[in-house]
Amino acid sequence: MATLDLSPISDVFRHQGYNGASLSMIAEAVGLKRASLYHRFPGGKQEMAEAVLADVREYFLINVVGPLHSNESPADRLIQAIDGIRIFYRDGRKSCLIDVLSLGEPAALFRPYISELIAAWTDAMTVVSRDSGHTEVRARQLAEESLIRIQGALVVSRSMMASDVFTRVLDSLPDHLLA
Amino acid sequence: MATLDLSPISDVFRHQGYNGASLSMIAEAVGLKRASLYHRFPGGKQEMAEAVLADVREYFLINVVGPLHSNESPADRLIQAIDGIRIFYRDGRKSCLIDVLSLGEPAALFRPYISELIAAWTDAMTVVSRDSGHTEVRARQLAEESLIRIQGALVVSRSMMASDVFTRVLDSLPDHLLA
DNA sequence: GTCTATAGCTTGATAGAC
DNA sequence: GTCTATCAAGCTATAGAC
Repeated sequence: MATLDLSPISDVFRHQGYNGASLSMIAEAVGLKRASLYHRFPGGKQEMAEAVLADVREYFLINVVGPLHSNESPADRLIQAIDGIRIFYRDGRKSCLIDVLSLGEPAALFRPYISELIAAWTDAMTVVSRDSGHTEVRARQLAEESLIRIQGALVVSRSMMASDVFTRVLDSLPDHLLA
Repeated sequence: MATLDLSPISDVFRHQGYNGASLSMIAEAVGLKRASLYHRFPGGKQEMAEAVLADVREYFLINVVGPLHSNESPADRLIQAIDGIRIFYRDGRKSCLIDVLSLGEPAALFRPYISELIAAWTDAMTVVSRDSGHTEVRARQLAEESLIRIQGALVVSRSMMASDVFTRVLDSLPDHLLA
C-alpha cells in the first residue's frame, strides 16, 4: 500500500472529537486492524491527529490561502477560496478540526498547529479585503469577523442539523469582506 | 447535603466534552467518590449531562431571555442580556455546552434540549431587535447572525487562547442587532 | 506490512458495608 | 448518603507470527 488516505481518519476526529475517537473506530474507518495503525503511526493516536492536521494545513494552503493570494480580481479570488471552504466542510455537514481538537487536556498538544493555521487563513483574508479597497486595519477586522462567522455557522449548523445556516454565511462572505 | 452544586460538573463537560469527561474527573470536581455520584444521578453520566443542560437552560431563561423580554428600552434590555452572556462564558474562557455536547455519537441524546435552548435564545434576540425598529424578517436575520458570531467567537477565543475576541464581539452586539 | 494475541490500565456502573 | 471493593468492557499500546 502506498501512502495512507487520511480523510477517513480526519472524518472520525471531526465527528467524535479527539477523546471520542478510539483506535477501533479509526481502524475500521481505514480498513485495518488496530495494531496495523502503529506501523503507519508509531506515535499512536497523537501522531494520527498531527498527520491529519498537517493534511488539513496542506489543503487550506492549496485551496483557500493560495487562491486568496493570486493575481486575479479580489472577487474572483474570494469565490475560489469559498469553494475550497465549502468543499472542506461539506456544506457545513463536517465539523471543524480547529473546534474539536481544542477540547480537553490533549488540546495543548495541537494548539501550535491550530494557531498557525488560523493565522495563515486570517492573513490571507486580510490581503484580499485590503486589495478590494479597505484599509489594512479595517481589512484585518473584517477578516477576523469572517473567520468568526464561519466557525460560528459550523457550530450552529451542527447543533441544529441545519446546514443551510453555513451555506448562507458562505454566500454572504463577499459582501462582508470586500469593499 | 442539600442539592448538589452543578457548576463543577458543568465545567468538566465544557472543558472536556462529553466523551472526554470521565466520572473520575467529575467525582473529583464535586468532591465525591465515583460511586456516590450514582446516588445523585442514578442514570449515570447521561443524567449528569442532562441535569447540567437543565441548569444552563434555567440560567439563560433568567439572565438572558428574561431581560430581553422586559419592558425597558431595547438598548437597556440588550445590555442586561449581554452581561448574562458574558458571565456565563466567563469572558470567553469557558466553552459552550451547545458546542461540546454536539460532538460524537452521544450528541443525539442532547439535540432536543440544545435545539430548544437555541430557539428560545434566538427568539428573544429577535424580539429585542424588532422592538428597536427592524422588521420581523430582518430582526430574525440579525438575531441568527448574532448567535453565529457569539458561537464563532467562543471557538476562535478558545483555539487561540485570546479571549479578547469574545469580548469584542459582545461589545459590538448592540450595533449589530439594534436599529 | 498486516495480522492475532495480549498486557496493563481506565472506563461506566453495581453491590453492599457503614 | 458516602464509602470500599469489584465487575465487565473498552481503551492505548506492544510482542511476535507470518
